[in-house]
Amino acid sequence: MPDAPDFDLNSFLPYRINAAASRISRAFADRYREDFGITIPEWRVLAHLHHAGDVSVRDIEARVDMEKSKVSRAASRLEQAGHITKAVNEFDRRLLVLRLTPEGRALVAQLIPVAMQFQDEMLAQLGPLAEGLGRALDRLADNAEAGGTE
Amino acid sequence: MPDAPDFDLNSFLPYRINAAASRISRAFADRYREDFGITIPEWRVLAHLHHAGDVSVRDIEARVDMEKSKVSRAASRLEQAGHITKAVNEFDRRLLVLRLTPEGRALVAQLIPVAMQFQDEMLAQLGPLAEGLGRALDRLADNAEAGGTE
DNA sequence: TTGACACTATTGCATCTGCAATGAAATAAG
DNA sequence: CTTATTTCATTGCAGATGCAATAGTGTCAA
Repeated sequence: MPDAPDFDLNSFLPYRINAAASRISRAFADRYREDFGITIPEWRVLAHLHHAGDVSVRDIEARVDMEKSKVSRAASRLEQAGHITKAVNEFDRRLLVLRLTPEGRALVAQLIPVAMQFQDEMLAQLGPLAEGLGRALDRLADNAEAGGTE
Repeated sequence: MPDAPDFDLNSFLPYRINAAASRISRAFADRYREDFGITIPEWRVLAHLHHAGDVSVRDIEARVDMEKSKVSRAASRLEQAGHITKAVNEFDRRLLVLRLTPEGRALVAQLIPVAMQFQDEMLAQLGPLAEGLGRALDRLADNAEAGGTE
């Protein structure tokens, strides 16, 4: 029986991307949890509402790489905490309208500088390598839209 | 009250890395689940055993970016399936010796070409951008060793 | 108008996850 | 030798996750 070739996980690209991503997520989640008591799914919903205005669960699912059940649960927690409101869309009553409350807007105003700071730290670590990373991520995302979820 | 600056998740580096990583993981996990019935944690344990020989749970935890409980549970499933054996280390009976069975070795011999194929597809999508991605991931990993988990 | 079909959001359920607590063994200190 | 302290692996538990099923709504055609 022929032996399998040698194989080192640490030079395997899918593994390396995942290891990097999960470390980064953990660090980012820690910061938001300790300082603001919110999770990453909640942060994504807040950030998208801030950026895109009132939207439905379906919109967020499509734009922010989250399962609709994850969006739904994050939205419920945010509503419970008073950061957003949920209302039925007048023109299509299947749809929900998620909207930031004044408290939610104030929270986002605090969250964004922290996020930018976090990103700046990453960029500092990366130095000139950041551009190459960005272009590679663009390419990977391009491909996702095309045949990925088909 | 001053308005928060605009902010687009889709140009936020931590988000972009995570979105890419989770899409890749999902695709990779699907392939292994459908064709071999194993999960990513199990694959990582198998790959590390193939690469490093007999090791303990603790070794895998340290080298393969997994919580020890995750390693422990993956190892139990692999033992149950007959892919590895668990034995007590003669020289330090707190330690376990995880070892591939012949069936496990045969499985790894099938898994590795699939992994390489998967990686090749990624590299083909990336083209010349792959090198920059690799160097950026190296840098991010470097930093992790230093102060990350401290 | 009615009925078949498609779409949206929520929820039930089984599974996975990380953390903390536990038990077992080795090491160090007295 | 005995008693703390540390290390290793497993397990209990609470919370998160993805998928499938459900309920409510809209659309389209007969």
